[in-house]
Amino acid sequence: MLTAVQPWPRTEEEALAEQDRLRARVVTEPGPASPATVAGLDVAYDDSGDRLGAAVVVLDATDLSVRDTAVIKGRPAFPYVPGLFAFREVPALMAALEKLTVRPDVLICDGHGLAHPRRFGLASHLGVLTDLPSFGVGKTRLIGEWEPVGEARGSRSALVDAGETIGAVLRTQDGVKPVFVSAGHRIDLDGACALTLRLARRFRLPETTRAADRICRDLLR
DNA sequence: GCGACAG
DNA sequence: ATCTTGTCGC
Repeated sequence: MLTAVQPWPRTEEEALAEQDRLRARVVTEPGPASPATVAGLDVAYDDSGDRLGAAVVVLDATDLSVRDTAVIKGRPAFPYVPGLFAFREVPALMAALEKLTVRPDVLICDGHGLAHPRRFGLASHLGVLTDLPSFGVGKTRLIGEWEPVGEARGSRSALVDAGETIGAVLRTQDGVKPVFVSAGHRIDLDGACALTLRLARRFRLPETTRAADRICRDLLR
């Protein structure tokens, strides 16, 4: 159903070259006006860090009911290196995506997209490999600076690096620590922020992320 | 040389 | 990511 993953980089040098190659395939466009389905993706690790569980959950964008779920167990495909994080989790996430029977209209990833040293974080990577609209919602920053964000839900501040807006620091709940939203592939920042707010009615993180987090965490126990 | 550093 | 309950600060 979705693109397969080829030979995987084994060194940082190879991973950097792969990012350079794939970055050229990122498409900049507004994104789906009103997606019918939204997917959340997440990975959890066991105590040793040798095993992981990946989950993808597809929700109905209107009522948030679960339309499909796919999980897989595996091993990290790369050490954790800031800026090369995608190489660790993408193979497992792609394998889970391939098990889906419902094609999601947009992928919402745990991590960053454009808000990355080379403008190609996990969300961009998964978007390009699947050619689905994708964006990232991170809990902490990787790069970039921003001005203080208003305390009210919906307030946002531009995340800037080297004079370029690479994402948004978005408040999803009054007085609660904001999240970091950035475009991945085939969706723009405004669309990503709007969708994030719609999916985070009650909690800091979008329901997609919360659902995926719960499922892959249970998978390891 | 010293911090910073998605998950 | 994960180890971890109560406790510190406003």
